[in-house]
Amino acid sequence: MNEGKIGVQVSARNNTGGNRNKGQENRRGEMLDVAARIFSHQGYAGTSIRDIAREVGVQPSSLYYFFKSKEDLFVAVYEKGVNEIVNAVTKATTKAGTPWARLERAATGHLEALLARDDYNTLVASIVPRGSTDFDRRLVQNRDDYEKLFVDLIADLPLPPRTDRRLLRLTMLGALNGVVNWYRPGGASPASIARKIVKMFRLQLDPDAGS
Amino acid sequence: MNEGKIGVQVSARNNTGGNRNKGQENRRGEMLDVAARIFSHQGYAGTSIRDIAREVGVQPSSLYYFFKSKEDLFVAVYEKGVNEIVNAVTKATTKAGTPWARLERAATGHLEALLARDDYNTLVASIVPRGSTDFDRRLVQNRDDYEKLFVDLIADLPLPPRTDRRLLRLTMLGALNGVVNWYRPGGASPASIARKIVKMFRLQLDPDAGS
Amino acid sequence: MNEGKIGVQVSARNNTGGNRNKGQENRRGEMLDVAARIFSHQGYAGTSIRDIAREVGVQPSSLYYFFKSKEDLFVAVYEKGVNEIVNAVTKATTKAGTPWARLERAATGHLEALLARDDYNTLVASIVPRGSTDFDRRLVQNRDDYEKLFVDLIADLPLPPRTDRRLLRLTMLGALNGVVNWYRPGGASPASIARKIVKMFRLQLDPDAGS
Amino acid sequence: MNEGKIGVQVSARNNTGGNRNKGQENRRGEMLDVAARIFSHQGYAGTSIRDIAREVGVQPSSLYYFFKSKEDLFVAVYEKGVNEIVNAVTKATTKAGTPWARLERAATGHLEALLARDDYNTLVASIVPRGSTDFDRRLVQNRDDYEKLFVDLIADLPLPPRTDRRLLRLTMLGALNGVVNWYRPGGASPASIARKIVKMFRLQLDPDAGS
DNA sequence: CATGAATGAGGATTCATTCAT
DNA sequence: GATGAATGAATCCTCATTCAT
Repeated sequence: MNEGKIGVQVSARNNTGGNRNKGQENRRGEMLDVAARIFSHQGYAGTSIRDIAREVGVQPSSLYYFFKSKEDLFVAVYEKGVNEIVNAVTKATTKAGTPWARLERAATGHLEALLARDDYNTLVASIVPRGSTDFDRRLVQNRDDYEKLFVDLIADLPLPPRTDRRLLRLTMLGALNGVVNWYRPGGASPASIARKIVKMFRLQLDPDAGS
Repeated sequence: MNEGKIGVQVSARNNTGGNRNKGQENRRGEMLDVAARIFSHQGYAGTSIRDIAREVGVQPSSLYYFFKSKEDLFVAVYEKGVNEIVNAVTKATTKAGTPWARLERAATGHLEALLARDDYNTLVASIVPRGSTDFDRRLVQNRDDYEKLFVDLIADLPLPPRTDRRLLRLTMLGALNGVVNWYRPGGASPASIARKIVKMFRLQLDPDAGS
Repeated sequence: MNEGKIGVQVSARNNTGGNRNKGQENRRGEMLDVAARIFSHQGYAGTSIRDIAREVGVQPSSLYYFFKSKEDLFVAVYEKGVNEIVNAVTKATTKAGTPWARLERAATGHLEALLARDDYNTLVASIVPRGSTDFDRRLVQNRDDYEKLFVDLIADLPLPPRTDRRLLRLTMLGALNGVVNWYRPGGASPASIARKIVKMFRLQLDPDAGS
Repeated sequence: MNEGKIGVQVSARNNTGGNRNKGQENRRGEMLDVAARIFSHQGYAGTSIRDIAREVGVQPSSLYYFFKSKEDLFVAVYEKGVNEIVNAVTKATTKAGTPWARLERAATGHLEALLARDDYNTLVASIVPRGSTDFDRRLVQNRDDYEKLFVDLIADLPLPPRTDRRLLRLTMLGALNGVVNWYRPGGASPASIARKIVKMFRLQLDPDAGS
């Protein structure tokens, strides 16, 4: 895309020590918000720096004060999106309960985040990096970190021996992620959909469930 | 700059119904093939007409002899991709067998098509139109026609009363479609994955399963 | 515009001796008609060979059988348009009558031709070549031939000595040509407008008029 | 490829009202000037953005910083041209004098503006929008505003009852505008031509004329 | 912090034209 | 006579980016 200048712009938000002037923080946050919205609707290539600048109410050149490039801006948005889902799921998970209950809460958190009409989540849900460019690798890294959460949750599940836990995880996440393709507000709530989906996978593997 | 001129001259236009444009049978087919490959890798906005023309070995303007616009070209590729999957699933489905067996074969056909490393299928798998533009509507139409196949298959299933068949269909298709995000050749075959996934749902829902 | 290949394609209509096959003549005539219409509406540069071909119902390449280039096609249309007006004015003029009556009839013929909603005339009326390219010179030649008709008509007019007959001619033609810019069907007829305009120039130069 | 960069920096945007962009006062003005010249010679469709950019000494893309589109650029030039003529005529008109004298001065102003070899005026003189596109409507609006000036001037004229003042106006403006088609520098001055033309109408219509 | 002005490459598309069939 | 297929240049315009201010 350009000649490989990635990784310099250390996330400005980590500058917690120094110059935290509100105006600056707000502008950057605003830019991220707008970028999340537009990227999630139009995709990366379909979104122009001008689109974003126009919506923020600033000149395109101004974006370059905060982000070294369009790619960097996108990665920042993606990171934030992944973080939000991680937080939602982590929070839902830490509380006590049976492994199945915790998984159900995690699934609920995951789906609620995905469907929250929050642009960050929508972005993460709709853009699945599969390419082999440097760009894609940056995104995959983020996403992989997240999906590990479910590895642990499913590891705790009481399942018949020789159950393919990996396939269970991937299938369930696939089903959950797929919901964004058909979900329409007004019908069943995200939480109820998530619970039903988990239940589809539950009974057969755990003969004691429902008794 | 281009080697030779015109070789074959079978009216390319009469080919829109079928799905066999292997290689150099004609220019239009070649263009579709190349477009499928590049679109599926780089997405719609990320692919330029120049990219495609370069790979076909013609001038960008030549593409416009066969396709009115980039959008039309994309839709043609998408349609062909959907048709291929429809064929695969229909074929797997028409044969006799119990409803669950037929669904299993359909799922296998679906997943095999998706993972065939056939660019048309990859394209359909990776691009889920969700927008509200005319463009998206053209694609959704195609896809919807396809998903109806599964409505029928699932309608035939012997299920406990009050089972949410719609949610079952959506969840299962979500899980199947999600496989493209993690499938790596060399592990379990698409057919075995599909069968395992269907079995997860079956054991859970079908009182006779496992007997 | 291109590297000076003008003058080869001798007007096919002058081929009155040889191959007058109707189909050919009709196609050529049809092409001229359509070209006249479109050129007169959209101008030379604003009209494409494809526009014309589409309307004729033939492929762009077919036009090149009859006309060596777009420029040649345009010149052919322009020539025909000038000829039509020449004919109209000549016919109106040859009949007997006083010089003023003949001028009035000529003006009427001129204006009627201009407003006839005949595309050839409209073209001539709306495109006034003023440039210095070879192209423009070809057109000017045609037009000049025509305007000479009025030189003679005005030479015959009984006018006070030292009247600037050239200015009279140019002013009157300017006024007549200007009518196309404001004429709307349904109001005064072209003939009545032409008569009124001539009358505006008549009385003052010829003190005996109206008496 | 371009000599130097930016020289002056007077906000070009605030200049839309006035009409004095002589040469290099600012880039926007320069662009208008060049566009006026080329548009007036080659017409709208016959002029490319590249033509203009090349002459200004900038990249085509730079034009888009100042003008949203080719059409907008053209309209801006056209507006400026109309404004210049309006100013010329208004100035010639406001001074006292008999109605005929004022009309004569207005005609002189009009013709002088038209023939000033000023590209803006030439453009207005040579391009008469007659179509029904939005584009044409934008231009007609401008031009109509101008021609209303003459409605008032002619309304003040002492004329025989039942004189068709509208036809008089249209005929006179047609004659004046037609002058650009035959005027050649070196002969009679624009002012003298204008006076003679008005006199033609006056002697004919004004009982007191010549006295 | 932010911008005004610019760039050069590249975007999709249309152009007039050619030529073998 | 007519066309299907192609071309290469040109069309308008948008792109991400830069940089002095």
